[in-house]
Amino acid sequence: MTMAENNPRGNLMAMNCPSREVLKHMTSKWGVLVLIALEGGTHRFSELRRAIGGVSERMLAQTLQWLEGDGLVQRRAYDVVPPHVEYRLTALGVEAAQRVRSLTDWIEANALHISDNWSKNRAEVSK
Amino acid sequence: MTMAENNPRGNLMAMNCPSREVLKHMTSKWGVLVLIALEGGTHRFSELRRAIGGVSERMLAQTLQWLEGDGLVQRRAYDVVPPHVEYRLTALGVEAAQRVRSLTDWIEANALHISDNWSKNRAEVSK
DNA sequence: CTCCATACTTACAAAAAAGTGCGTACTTAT
DNA sequence: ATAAGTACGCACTTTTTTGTAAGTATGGAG
Repeated sequence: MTMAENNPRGNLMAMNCPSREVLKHMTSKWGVLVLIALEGGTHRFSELRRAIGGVSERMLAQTLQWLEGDGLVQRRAYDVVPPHVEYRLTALGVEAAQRVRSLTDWIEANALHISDNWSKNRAEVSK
Repeated sequence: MTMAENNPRGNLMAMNCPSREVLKHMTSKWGVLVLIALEGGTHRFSELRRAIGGVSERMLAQTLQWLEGDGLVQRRAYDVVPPHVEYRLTALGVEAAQRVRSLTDWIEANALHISDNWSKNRAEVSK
């Protein structure tokens, strides 16, 4: 019996596990940042774009569609011109965002420890 | 003042933030699974390879090097032949792995809710 | 004597992700 | 009259990530 088969925590370790797809959306470069931005409340598309440094319109749109497809984000469009669209977290999305933020908060809190290691390891490599 | 600038949670929202690099390693396709696997204890390279369905040797090696470089994983090599190398989490790595696992546990627990949305959204698109 | 296992590395190829620039339809500000 | 803002879609290119296959040194099994 392999480790993956008797792993009590489920099937993530198995290739072709559908959970890996959701994981991909939530942990994608922009997915993480969208989720934590929306934790601060409803945002319009271009507000998100300005809030998240470096996203292109294309990537932001795609990420929002992924998260909407997973039921983590709700899109509400008003039929006016110029267009007006609002994005907010669903109940599911709030839970997801909390987990993601616990990760990012930890990273930011430990950034100094980690970059210590960067210098140390670079030194080892160079000698 | 932009939203990114007065964001009290730090600089992740700014492009070129070094924390984004760590985030990338931890949330990379294989980084997540390596951290979780190593939560179960020390593993040899090929044990990890068998435990994590679908990793190639190349990707596993690279992922382990990233995590080692960030100080989350410790590598210990015995100078014998055939080679014998063990990987384990550092104290920092244990903390990181806990956050990652809270994310994956949530995903697996909510996989059904999420795939409900998949069917719903597909239906909307097709009509 | 050949094959397998170990823990990788390297070169190359394929696939996926990301970025770029343009178009849209209409309003408001200049 | 022209430019800017809005929320994207589309076509195209570049970049990044991932996979594949092979090579390495050595001992033990068949």
